[in-house]
Amino acid sequence: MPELPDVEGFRRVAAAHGTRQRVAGVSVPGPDMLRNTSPQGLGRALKRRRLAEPRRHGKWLILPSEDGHALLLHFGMTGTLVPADPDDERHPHDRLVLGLDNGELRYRNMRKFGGVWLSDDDADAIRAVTGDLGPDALGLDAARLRERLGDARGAVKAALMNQERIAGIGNLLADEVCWRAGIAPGRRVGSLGDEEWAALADALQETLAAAVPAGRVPGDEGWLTGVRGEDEARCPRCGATLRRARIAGRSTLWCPRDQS
DNA sequence: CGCCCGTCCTGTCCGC
DNA sequence: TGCGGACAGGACGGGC
Repeated sequence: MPELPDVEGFRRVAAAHGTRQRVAGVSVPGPDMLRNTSPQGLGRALKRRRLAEPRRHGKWLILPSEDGHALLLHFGMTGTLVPADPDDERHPHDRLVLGLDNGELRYRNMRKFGGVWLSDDDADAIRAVTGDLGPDALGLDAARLRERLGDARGAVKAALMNQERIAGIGNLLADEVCWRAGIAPGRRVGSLGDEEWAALADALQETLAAAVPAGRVPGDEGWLTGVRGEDEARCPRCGATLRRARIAGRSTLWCPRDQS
């Protein structure tokens, strides 16, 4: 689930329920999700502190505290951040629960990919956890997109998903963007012409603009995502039978008629 | 450098 | 009904 739009949704949840709230308690039903600290260490760092404005970089959610710590959350494939009332029954996959003055924020993650890191809230310390990330994909203009991806040797899809090039694009979005741009996901980056670069940049921003308010990649009508689960999926635009293959190591769906 | 693979985990679905 | 295997929206490290 969690690609840029999803994590942006989690950021909004954290902003609405957490900003300026004091951390009253930290409960860690899934301590193995804490990658560089312990439940005790987390409690010491956060308890009685107020949370500051949350930020997002690519698929990372940054929850700073006002005293200069930051909780870094990565959601892997199955993570979410849910607001809850302390009386709400815990979900079996709740791994970290921040008890705030006005409710709880619960980090939930079925498969235990991703995790929770504690960091100082400064760029170097955060980068030490996240690794080098490219500029966030949201709002990236055409020139900058080409600058970031242009020297890649592999497939367009692989470049879009490489978090060091641009941050935030995962498997579903990569397919969606290629589909909207009319570019086959396996095309070599070096073979793209000027018009294709423009189409790719437009498709990227259009797709994000629609997905970000939804807080997810919508599986609606008119979206490639909407037919992804179907056996003999057809192109929502032209009706051709879609092709499936593994590209860049991931399951990939595209339209052989609309994309070349 | 890019690509493929296995690995980290858990749950679901499909075929036998 | 039970079971094995494949697969799932992420990312890393190793090997080629």
